[in-house]
Amino acid sequence: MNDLRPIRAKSGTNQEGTSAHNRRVMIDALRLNGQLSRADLARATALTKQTVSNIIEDLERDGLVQSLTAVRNGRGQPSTPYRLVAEGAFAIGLQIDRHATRTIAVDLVGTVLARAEANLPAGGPATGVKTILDLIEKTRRDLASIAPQSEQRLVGLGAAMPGPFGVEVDGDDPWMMAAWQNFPLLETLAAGTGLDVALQNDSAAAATAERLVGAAHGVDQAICIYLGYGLGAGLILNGELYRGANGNAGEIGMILSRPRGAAEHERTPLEYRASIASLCKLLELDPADPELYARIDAAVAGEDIRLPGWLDAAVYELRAVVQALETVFDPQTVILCGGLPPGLARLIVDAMQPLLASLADRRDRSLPRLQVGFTDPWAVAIGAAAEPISRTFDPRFSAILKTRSADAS
Amino acid sequence: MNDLRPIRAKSGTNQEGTSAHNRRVMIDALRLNGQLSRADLARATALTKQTVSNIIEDLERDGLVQSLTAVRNGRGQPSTPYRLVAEGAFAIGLQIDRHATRTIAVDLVGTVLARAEANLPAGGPATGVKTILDLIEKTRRDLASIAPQSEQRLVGLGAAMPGPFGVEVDGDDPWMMAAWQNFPLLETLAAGTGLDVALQNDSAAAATAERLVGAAHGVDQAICIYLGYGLGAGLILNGELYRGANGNAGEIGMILSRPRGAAEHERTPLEYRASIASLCKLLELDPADPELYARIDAAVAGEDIRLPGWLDAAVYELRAVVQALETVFDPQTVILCGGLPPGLARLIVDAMQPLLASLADRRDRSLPRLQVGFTDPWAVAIGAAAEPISRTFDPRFSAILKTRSADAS
DNA sequence: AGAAATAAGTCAAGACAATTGACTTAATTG
DNA sequence: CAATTAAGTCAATTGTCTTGACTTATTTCT
Repeated sequence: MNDLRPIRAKSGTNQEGTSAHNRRVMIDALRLNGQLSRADLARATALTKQTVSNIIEDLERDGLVQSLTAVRNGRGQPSTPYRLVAEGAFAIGLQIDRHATRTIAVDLVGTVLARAEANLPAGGPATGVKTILDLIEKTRRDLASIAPQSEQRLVGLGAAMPGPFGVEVDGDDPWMMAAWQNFPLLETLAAGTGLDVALQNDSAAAATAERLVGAAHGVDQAICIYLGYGLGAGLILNGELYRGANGNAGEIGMILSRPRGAAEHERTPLEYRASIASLCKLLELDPADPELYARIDAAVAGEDIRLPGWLDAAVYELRAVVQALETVFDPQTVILCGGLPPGLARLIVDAMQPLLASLADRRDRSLPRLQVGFTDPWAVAIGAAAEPISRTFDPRFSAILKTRSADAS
Repeated sequence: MNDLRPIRAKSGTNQEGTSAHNRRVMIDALRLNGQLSRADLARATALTKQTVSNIIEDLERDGLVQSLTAVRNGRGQPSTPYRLVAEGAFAIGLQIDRHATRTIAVDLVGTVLARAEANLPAGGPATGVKTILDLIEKTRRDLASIAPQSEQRLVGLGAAMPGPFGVEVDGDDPWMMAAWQNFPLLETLAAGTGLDVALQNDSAAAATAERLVGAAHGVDQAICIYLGYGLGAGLILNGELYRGANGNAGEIGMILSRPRGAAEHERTPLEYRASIASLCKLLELDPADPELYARIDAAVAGEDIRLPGWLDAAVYELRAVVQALETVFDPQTVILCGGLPPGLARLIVDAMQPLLASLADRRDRSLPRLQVGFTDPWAVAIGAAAEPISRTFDPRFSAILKTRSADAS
């Protein structure tokens, strides 16, 4: 009847959705607990032993899990534990950064098996796409030489680049990557690789990595602050990465705040003070310099008297950011990760102590309020590669729902 | 095997979960679109016509939907539209505030059918529980006199009170309600009413109301800023209210910020400047005064020269809050709602214009960046009542999953 | 040493819910 | 008035989980 206005509704589900969810739940449980018997799984997932047996049998046939030797554990028949097979699935991750691009191959448990890096010419997508596709191709070949079955088991390509997405760029804002953001990257990559592709921003990718193999492993409510060239946050809410209405959730570097000493109505983005970009600007370093980390480390070691001033300003903002994010999200923990030298990360976290008082000061805490996560130039690329694994194997609402298609009958 | 460490896993699902979800999806679709035929529903939910027919038949038998007269719409057999039956379900809402308590009865479509209010004696739960249970009892009787079948169709009791929850309270902080927060309210209410009870904080309740029948109806990503005695935010993310790890998500009034003119390291909670409590303090009004709204209105009308100063300070904070929340969440819209006179709400929203620049300045917007929602002393109570309706009938991940229970065999 | 208890896991039948494809009904179009 | 289109039903089928009885393997008790 209503052909005029579109009908708004959520999608229904069916037995396939049920089965898909239960498979994902098993994989998730094995990932979290290392190894579990069928009986363990039945108890943990509230499914019956029989259902678990059937699903495990399927997963074993599909090469995603394998049995270990039976263990005696008190009375009753010994149980046979199962664990994930690392070689059960692979994914490729791509990071497009301002000056470089990186690719990574990971397996089902998140182990990095291959990596490659190239400079990205300044010409934007027109020249960059070839570089990128070549790099992906090389990584796939490297992966295949280690794991011959990898091509059949590739579940997708995850791409990560600085956000925000879908925002009109005024002029040549050095903080954005205008040309790439207006380029149909997903379609190009999908066509060029034949893989399922998804796109995240840097901080989301970093959070995805933390969730799969890092400090947020098994933590369903976590905020990952990503301090790199820019500043962002990856929001893990109810065990899933939150994207927002336009995929721009977590772009905290663009929060306007009043710098210390500034006039009342002067507000500038946070990342003008708290980011590696701001540090480079102050220390007159070239962000594209391959020796950047070494130079920053040298500054941290006391060779640059301008560093304490930057640190002080950045920490001033970050302390407020952590308190605000804790207050807004009520997470189990906040993780500081990013593309910066580990020494600097440690320095920042130490300088942030004591944290500002917040609701997170609870007696029943099991995780620290603030911890250091991955600080590695490859963290974003790893997260990019983790995304297809997560998309394919993690339990999530959207995986249960039917995909919309015309009703044939 | 692993009896020592607990096994962490998500819950599985089965056909019951499938069916429950599909029923919820139908109800949600009817709520959003007013009326739909079975064929419409099949298209919108990606289910088959037959499945939809079966479920609609069930829902009709359960008294949750009803058919309307068939309408001809072009070629083909006329379709029979269905809509929700308002009397299909009822819920009771309870608001416990600092000085008063309110109860509300709503039906399936969110219409308020009964309301009651009482002063809350200062003695805390010891004396207050009786007042509350009496008020609920009265509301149930009033409801039953309007809708005789209501008792059989009550789906639950929603309670709302100021947060935060589970935080140690130092001394008699006037911003908290220590005695109530340490009281086993849920258990007491469940025992005293025989209903399923859930607890939210004020701002979550306000957001629940906006979602069911207000400005966030059908909006899956929305932030509701609740400006009342305190300041909070209700976070609607992916169509569900986000609670955080301890139910304290959205307590933005407790974000520490530097007041204008304050020293660099002086940080105080936002709600010291942006809340009705702060207004009352400044204007020397008694928050418990039944004439409070009239007095505030008088001040708004120009009778108090101190108001512009408060407004200026509050707006200064709120503009930053809106920009920050937009940047963090990337929502479709921000809604300002709360327990304050509509005139003041309008004044605040007007004074907030122009909003600070943010990612939300997109050309493809369909909703305003900031809108005014419910401004009504009863808004929280309505939201409290909306919660059991939402819990029972809205599609959500948790509704699909099996509830954990010992495997019998 | 042998019986009882306990727990893991399998087997086969059954229940449940969505799907499929053919069919009926009732309107518009030409 | 025949052809077309769309809503909705019927009856059989399929896929997935559940149920309850059973088998197997180990520890504990007498």
